[in-house]
Amino acid sequence: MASRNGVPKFHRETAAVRRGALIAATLRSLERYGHEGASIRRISAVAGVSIGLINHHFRTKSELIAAAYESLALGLQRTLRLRAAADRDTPPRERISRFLNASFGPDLLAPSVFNVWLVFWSMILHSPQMRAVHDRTYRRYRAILENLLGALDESGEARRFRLRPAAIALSALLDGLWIELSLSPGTFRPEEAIAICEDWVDALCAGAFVHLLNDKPRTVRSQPRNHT
Amino acid sequence: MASRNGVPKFHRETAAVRRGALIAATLRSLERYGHEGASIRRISAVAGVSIGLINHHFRTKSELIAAAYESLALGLQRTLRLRAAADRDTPPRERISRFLNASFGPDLLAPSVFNVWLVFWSMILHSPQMRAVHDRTYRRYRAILENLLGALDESGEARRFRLRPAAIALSALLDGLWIELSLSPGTFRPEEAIAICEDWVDALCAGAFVHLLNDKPRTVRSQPRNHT
DNA sequence: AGCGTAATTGATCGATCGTACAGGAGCAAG
DNA sequence: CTTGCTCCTGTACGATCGATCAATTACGCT
Repeated sequence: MASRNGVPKFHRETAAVRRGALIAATLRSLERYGHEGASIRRISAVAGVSIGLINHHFRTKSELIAAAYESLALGLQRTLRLRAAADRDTPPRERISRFLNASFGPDLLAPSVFNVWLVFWSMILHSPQMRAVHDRTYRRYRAILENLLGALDESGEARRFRLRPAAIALSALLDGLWIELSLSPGTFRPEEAIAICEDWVDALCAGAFVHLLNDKPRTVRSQPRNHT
Repeated sequence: MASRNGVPKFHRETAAVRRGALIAATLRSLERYGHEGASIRRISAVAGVSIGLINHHFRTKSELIAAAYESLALGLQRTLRLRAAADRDTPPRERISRFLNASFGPDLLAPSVFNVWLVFWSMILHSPQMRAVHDRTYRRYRAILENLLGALDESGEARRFRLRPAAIALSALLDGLWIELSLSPGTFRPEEAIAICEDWVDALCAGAFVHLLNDKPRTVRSQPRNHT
């Protein structure tokens, strides 16, 4: 019918292309509407398709959400990795500086990005599917940090340190600053966040973090210390 | 009718008492059911009251949620402050250690607490009411940290440092570690998180953080440094 | 003891949710 | 041009949501 008018009612796409478009629409819907954007109706409206199409390409809603989570996480990691190593022969310490700058760039600090992230996080506790995505992507993220820090550790510019806890600490510092900047951008400026991280890396190089040093493994003190 | 049987159908409470009970029920509901716990029906079921009662004591749902947010935040802050200064004459450095230990105690690290927190956070972007509560409570939280760090700064045990960015950095480190521990408790142990924070404070005392030093105010570098 | 106040109940409203499903339609192959 | 695959549409259904409101009832006060 409609084809007789020369105006098709809709476009047919291959399954792969349509799946990608729906994932992108999911992220856009979450950006705009926050938690209420995680609805089949909102997503289909943003994507410009009918309600039923989503359940044709994704068996359930949570499957689509999980796919969107993984897509966003991997995309951000790719961005960070690319910016950290622009040239082939960037020295290790500067790669980290580039990574820090990219972490607090305007595209990462957009409040919408954070809102999407929050929606995903809030689903982890109750959805094993989301937990699986989180564990997988977060392991990757820490691996990237361990790579960056590992190159620094072997460059001779720094006192030798233990890689794993150092990556954990730096990722926590990055996440904490990123979250606070996203929640209330007026509290401090992105440049301050970068400076705080740079200071941390410099202190790591100087061997200022006793528990992270590699030369003498020591047990961790869990009780408050006694300063007399 | 029911009173004739000697079995009252319900208890009458003063407005203040009932409001407090409803706030507590809200937090319990959010702990159990996550984001879906933020529903009038769930909350009233947890509180053991009827659906309509909530709208009798709170004009709208978001008013109740905001009250619960403020209640939880202030309660946690009170707990932390009390544990940080157990004795009157606890030295500044040990107060901080106590604060760190309390921050990663089992009651703060319960996954349910984090889930409640996430629900609140996800509402900040779209609800000015929640944003107001967040700004207020987070300012208080940073003030507590500034008090603790300020006492350390004046004790003479540390190189003089700028209070505000130091509090921002420490709170970010605390938050980041707390979040990661809550999201996936198996990644590292609470004792490691405490050690990372202790290291940070020690490095602060040693003057290892250049941008935080007080003696010479310097501009913050926002471009990646050039290591040649 | 009875009365009045206000705390409490529960049915009800319109809206929105996720999923299922039957039929319409684009597009390539024959 | 016709056929057929499957991508796609849109209605339908049952459940749940926040908010309203008239009716009910506990409990202090006189």
